[in-house]
Amino acid sequence: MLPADARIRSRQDFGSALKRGRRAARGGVVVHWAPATVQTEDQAAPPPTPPAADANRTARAGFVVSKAVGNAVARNKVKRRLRHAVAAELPHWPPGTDVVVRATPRAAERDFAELQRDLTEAVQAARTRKANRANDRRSTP
RNA sequence: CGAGAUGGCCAGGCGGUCGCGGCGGAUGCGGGAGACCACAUCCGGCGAGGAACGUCCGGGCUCCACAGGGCAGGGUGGUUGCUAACGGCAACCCGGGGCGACCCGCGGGACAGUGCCACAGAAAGCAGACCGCCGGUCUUCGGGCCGGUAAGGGUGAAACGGUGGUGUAAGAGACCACCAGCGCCGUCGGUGACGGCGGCGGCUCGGUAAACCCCACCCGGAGCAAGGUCAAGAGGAGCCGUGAGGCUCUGCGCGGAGGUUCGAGGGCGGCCCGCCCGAGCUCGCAGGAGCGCCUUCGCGGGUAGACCGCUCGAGCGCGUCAGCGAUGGCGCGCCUAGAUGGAUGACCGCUCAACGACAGAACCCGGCGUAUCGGCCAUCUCGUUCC
RNA sequence: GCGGGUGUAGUUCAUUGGUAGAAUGCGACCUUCCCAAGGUUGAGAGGCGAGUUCGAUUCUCGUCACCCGCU
Repeated sequence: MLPADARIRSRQDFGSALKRGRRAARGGVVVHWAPATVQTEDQAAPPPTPPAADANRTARAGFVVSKAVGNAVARNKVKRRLRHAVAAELPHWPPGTDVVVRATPRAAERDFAELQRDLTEAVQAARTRKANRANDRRSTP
């Protein structure tokens, strides 16, 4: 499972990750991939997050499972399976990354193997999209 | 064997690996004078339900309010018990259903008053009479008029007791017998609801209170985001703005009592009576008043860290005694989640006829209601067959 | 955690306990060379389950769904 340090816990972190993150959907999940706020190229605007050392923190994940997924038992089950799947992926993510995983109503019907495949594919898609966007931004100006 | 009735129990089991949340222990490093704290690793043990659900009732706990009485509002509704309490439960009574075991019932009052009863029907509540029936009278022989009557017809959910007889012009509780129902009296049984028996009376006055209402009994408000401690900040009760009002508590400073009459005004958290407070004023003089820094309420906005509350309790299991029972007494044993983006997931082996329904704690209990795959146990009823 | 409200034609809403209506939409017909507009006409509903009552959309209880507010 996920240790406490690797979880997104505050409302602000959820909001910023959902806002900044690149989005990709597969099967029963939607992934928001928010890379570490390191001021690299184009000044990145005054970031809402404090200047605290963001990069040397471990990657974190948060989960959003709405009432549309099902009753409390179904929601808990989906959330626990997603946590387990993320725990396997987390070590491969760069430090400082925030990832929010949303579950769609279809997630309740998928077994663990399907859910795990959905997650890895969605994460892959979100990361590559991030790279493309970065390339576009670099070329256009 | 088949069909049922009632009560109770289980909620797949055993084991392994990697993780997660508390708790306990050990070791290491760091901080500290120390108690100890933080982090890491390892070990041990614990980790959702019978409904954790809905939030329909009742309590505990916490804060606020509170002399007392009445009104309003809400709730309950056979009796006797059980219980911390209840709208719950038990036994019993009454009414209804079932061959039966058994089940169902918001089950006080309709002579305290008011309202309503569509359509149909003559008539829907207090009497009255459409078609009839009978008598008298008139007649153009179709019937009209006057009187008596309510047995019969038809309408309706409901029509002023039912059946048979006596009686009469026709009829009628007018009278008689039996039956149903109402009221009163006596007596017996029962704590009681009520029931049994006997007698008398008028012969008989619909339904609806889950219509208003009457009667009896019960009910202060909010909820663990209650409430408290610590840190920061402007004196504090968390912060800011704005409007209206006010002087409660603590600390400090200024400062210096208390009592009585009248009393603008205010409070008693829906209202009233009533009670209480009360600037000022008067008398008066040694009792910490009063005032200020502030504070209360409404509206709007922003902020919210840590800890306590937080799980040992009307607790659970077994035995025994009292009781028809709900339940209670006593004895012995047991400790059983406490999170705060919120802990149970993944993989594998064996096993069961069945891969296994409904469903996830958030302060805690007692009920009720609802959802639910399948299985087990006990007692009882009816039917069939055999002995 | 606490509290409030609403379920009626496909849609938006009415309706003292006594045959459930309106607007709009839909179908057919008339009108027009055709369409629109207009006219005539038709179909179509009480969330679900019990109870009270002679009779329930209405009253009571339970249940389900949806919406809203406070903290």
